[in-house]
Amino acid sequence: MEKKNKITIYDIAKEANVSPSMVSRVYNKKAGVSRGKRERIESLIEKYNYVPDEYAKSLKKESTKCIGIIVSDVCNPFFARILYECEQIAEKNGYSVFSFETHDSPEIEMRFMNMLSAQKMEAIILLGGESDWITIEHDYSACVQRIAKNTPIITIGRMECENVYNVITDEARAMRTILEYLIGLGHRSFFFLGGMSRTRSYADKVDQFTKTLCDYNIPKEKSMICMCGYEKESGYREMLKVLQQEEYPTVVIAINEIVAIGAIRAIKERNLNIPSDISVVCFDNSFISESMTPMLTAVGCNYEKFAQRLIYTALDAVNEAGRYTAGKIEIIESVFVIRNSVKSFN
Amino acid sequence: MEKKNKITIYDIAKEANVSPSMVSRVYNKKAGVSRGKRERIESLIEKYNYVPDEYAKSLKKESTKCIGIIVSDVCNPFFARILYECEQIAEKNGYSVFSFETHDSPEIEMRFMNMLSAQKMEAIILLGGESDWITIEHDYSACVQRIAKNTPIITIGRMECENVYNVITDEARAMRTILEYLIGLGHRSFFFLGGMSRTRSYADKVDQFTKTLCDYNIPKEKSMICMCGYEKESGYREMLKVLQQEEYPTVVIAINEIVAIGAIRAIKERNLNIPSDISVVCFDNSFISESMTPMLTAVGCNYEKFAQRLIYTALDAVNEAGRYTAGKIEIIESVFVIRNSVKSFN
DNA sequence: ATGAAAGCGCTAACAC
DNA sequence: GTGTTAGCGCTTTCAT
Repeated sequence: MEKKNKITIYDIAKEANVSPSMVSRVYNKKAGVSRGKRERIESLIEKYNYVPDEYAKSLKKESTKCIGIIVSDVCNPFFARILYECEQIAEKNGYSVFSFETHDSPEIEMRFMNMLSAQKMEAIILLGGESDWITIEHDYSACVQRIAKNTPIITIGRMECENVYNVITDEARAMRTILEYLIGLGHRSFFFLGGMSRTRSYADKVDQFTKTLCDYNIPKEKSMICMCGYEKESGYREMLKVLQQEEYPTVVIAINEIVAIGAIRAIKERNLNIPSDISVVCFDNSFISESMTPMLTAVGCNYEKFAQRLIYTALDAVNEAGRYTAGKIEIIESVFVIRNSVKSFN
Repeated sequence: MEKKNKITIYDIAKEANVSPSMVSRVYNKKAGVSRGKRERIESLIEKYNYVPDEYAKSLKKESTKCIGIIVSDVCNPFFARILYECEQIAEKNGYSVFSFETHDSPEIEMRFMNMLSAQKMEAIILLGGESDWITIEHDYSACVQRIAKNTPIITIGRMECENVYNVITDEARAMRTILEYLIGLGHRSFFFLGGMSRTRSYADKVDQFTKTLCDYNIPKEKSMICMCGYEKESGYREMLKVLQQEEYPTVVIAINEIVAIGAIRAIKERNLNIPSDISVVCFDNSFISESMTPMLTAVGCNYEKFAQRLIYTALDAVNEAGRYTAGKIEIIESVFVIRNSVKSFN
């Protein structure tokens, strides 16, 4: 490929012996061009593969019909699935989705936010990342605030800020649902595995974990919490440790499917059976939960609905024409799917 | 949010009583601005959240340092992982990755390709989609050809075209490796499950499947091929059908992990044991393979290496300065991981 | 039917 | 130090 000498509208015009506006008219299929010239210009466009520069065009245009989604990790089925659904819905509404991955780096996240704003994305959706932290650093919060002045931001965390919308899952409710189910089956000791103290989604779960135990008068001493992140390696390691103890909880509640995978591996390695020896439940409920042996009882969000709220909130923020309704903070209820990984003591 | 009246460099200049170039200098931290004005302008920039329009900027700039990746489905761990690795490597080389999902629609794929080209992406990487088909439709091929005139395209399929580079996995070799391993363990009947006849990756596998059987003088009659796509539902359904027969192969070779999940479900539902009753191996080898029970013996690509070749090929095509070496077609060898899902008859 | 010209927002070369 | 100007590629009046 030789030097980048992209063909412009002028090149075409010159060779066709017409003015640039003629070429523009032909390219954009506008009326009012004589047959002869139209054909001449068309063949030149063909010949040189002329494609108008989007940047030059956008300098004039107001709306880009594009939404940017910044996601921390696409390898996590939870995020992959949400992204997938968002794209479907955006597509249906005539919008294109640009997506970007940050690998959990707030710096990269901020860089992308700036870039997307400057690229005139009509809205930015933040999936994971620092916006879901409990205490958000000043730099980050300032960045969001600044960008939100021009571009609405939708997060699945909880940030209070002008033009920032929160669409969140009800983690507390989900945790309570799980626990009440387990308690109903006779469980009295629980192992909550995984998570990171800095995230909102973890904090909500832990709070509800202790609260529910308290509400049901279940002694806390027999239960355990191990905040070990979201990786299968740490899930495996920590589960192994617990299983080495003389006595351990009757059920492990994994913060996501990845951690559950690690825990299950540890359990099987110790030749323990699920659920007869120990039960397993987890959050997120993507295709992973029903692929494991045994299939995992899990709570997860309704992905279609979640994505729908995300996109509609974005579109609503863009054209406040009101075709969609959006509140500043919206809570999506979760779904609870009972499968075969929990033992009943009744 | 009121009407979009994005702040421009002129607005700032006017209010600060200076010329636009002054504002530009301040924003871009260039030297040669008096202390007083610099501060005045800075505070105005702050006040109005002025961010220069990327489009206007790019009208001048030559290189965007951006690569576009078009992927058919991020929910497939295979693609998710490649995307993930590509982003890491691009990042390290100072490039940003824009990614787009097509949900297997060639139309959307073409639309994105056009868009990315007009957006001055320096290269476009095609992950899955029509570029991996055996017979490519005219429209699509014309589109690729046209765009490749301006922007190098890297695909994981096989397309012969000026400025289109192929980085592919050696499916035939992978299939042969699997079969030779199985044959060595005494297997003589095989069930190749999943795939789509239109894709190159499927055709290569099937060809080698029959060829290897032939080379080892294994009667074809006892083996089976079922081309049922890439979904777990179809894997489940077809596996179930086969298990209802009086006699069936001793091992199933699933085209990917998703199909394997379906097949395994069917096997377990029939109360058959893996690997004592029937063995399972699969292609792709992401975290799924080692999460199943038993852990799956699998062939897959070396993701890091694959992504690296993809990105380096792209960068090489961009700046033929030669920092990276790229051939027109590059084959990445696969890795074979033996786990616990295959029975030995020896 | 066609062309000239202005302007989108920004940067950089050039004057002062 | 600071302002003026031209130009990036395109579209869109507005004349002709």
